[in-house]
Amino acid sequence: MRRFRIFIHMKKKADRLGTIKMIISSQEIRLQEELMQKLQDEGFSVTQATLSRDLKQLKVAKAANLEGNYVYVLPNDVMYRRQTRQRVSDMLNASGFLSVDVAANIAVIHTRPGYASGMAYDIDNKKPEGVLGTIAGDDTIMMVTSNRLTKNQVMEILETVFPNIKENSLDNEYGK
Amino acid sequence: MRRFRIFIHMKKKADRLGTIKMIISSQEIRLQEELMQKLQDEGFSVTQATLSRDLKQLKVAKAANLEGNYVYVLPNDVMYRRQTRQRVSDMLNASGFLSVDVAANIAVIHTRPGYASGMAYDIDNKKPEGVLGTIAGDDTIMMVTSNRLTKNQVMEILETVFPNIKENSLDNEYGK
DNA sequence: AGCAAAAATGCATATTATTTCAAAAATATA
DNA sequence: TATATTTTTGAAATAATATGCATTTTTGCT
Repeated sequence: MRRFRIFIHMKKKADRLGTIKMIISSQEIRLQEELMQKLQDEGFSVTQATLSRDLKQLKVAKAANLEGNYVYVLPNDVMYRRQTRQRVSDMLNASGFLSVDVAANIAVIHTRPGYASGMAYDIDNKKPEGVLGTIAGDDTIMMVTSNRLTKNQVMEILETVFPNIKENSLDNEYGK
Repeated sequence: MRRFRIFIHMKKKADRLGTIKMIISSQEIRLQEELMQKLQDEGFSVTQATLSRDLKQLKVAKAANLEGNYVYVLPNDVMYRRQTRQRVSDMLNASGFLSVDVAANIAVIHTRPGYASGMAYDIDNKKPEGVLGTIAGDDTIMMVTSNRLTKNQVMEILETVFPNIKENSLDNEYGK
């Protein structure tokens, strides 16, 4: 299942999640009840239980601000020490790469569920030549390149980020 | 003359805090009760209430790890990037825009974390001439246009949606 | 559309975290 | 050293967050 979302106007869960992101990135939210109120103002009516689940899904963290109060922060604000400390060889195993497909200057990379954002993060960090940017869902990464590339050229790029990606790949042909 | 003190059972608070740091940076601690156990093993005997205070003093955050479980992380792992407090309605105008790059008929717009979906929503709502659609991740928007455009042309379009985007942009060159 | 399967949600409640309050310990001061 | 002041702490109460379960809503098919 693709988890990307095109933002046409709908008051559904994805909109609520997006609004939550906006709210907690612009305001200091300390309690789920507080967030519930803010969402109410934006037209979303849900209970605290749902927000607990939403925040978990968004992997929102709770961190101390400068005043020492705990507020919710988006996961991009958080770097995981254990992750960065991992050895390269561990990272390779952590690679959830499944396949890649290319159309024009967009590569669609399928990963095991949950791996996409982490891998996209790695790609963005490495900033390989010719990669303009990535968007990650849960199990899919879309990577835009400055030129049209072949699948093999894309694999070359991925290889610079994930050195043994081909070996680790479950499917030798890495694509369909 | 000072009284003798007994160090066998009681270590100082600073030692305990240091030990807490070591523990949570080397292990995935999910509960204060769990931390209490680990500290017990290290010779520190305190209640969970005290740990709540210790963690607050250390500004330890609780963030989701790769498996989606919440664990305690040291504050060094957290970057604070909270901006001035704004209302959500204001945010629509205030831009999290960082940069834009163009390849063929796709513009890749980088935003501050969490801003992408909101901004993409604004773009879709405005429906600027020549914009076929957008897809947003957390900090990146991909915008498909009907024709190949230059970076400046894309900025013109964005300007219609976010009137002061250039002023708000951190980098005058908005791109690489 | 109509049905089956999956996902999302609310309610009630369990679990986890914070705070209050009184006491004990540490520190400062004369 | 004796006393005052501040800090730390545990126990219990309170607050905040997470979860089990039943129900509703959405999704995927035909």
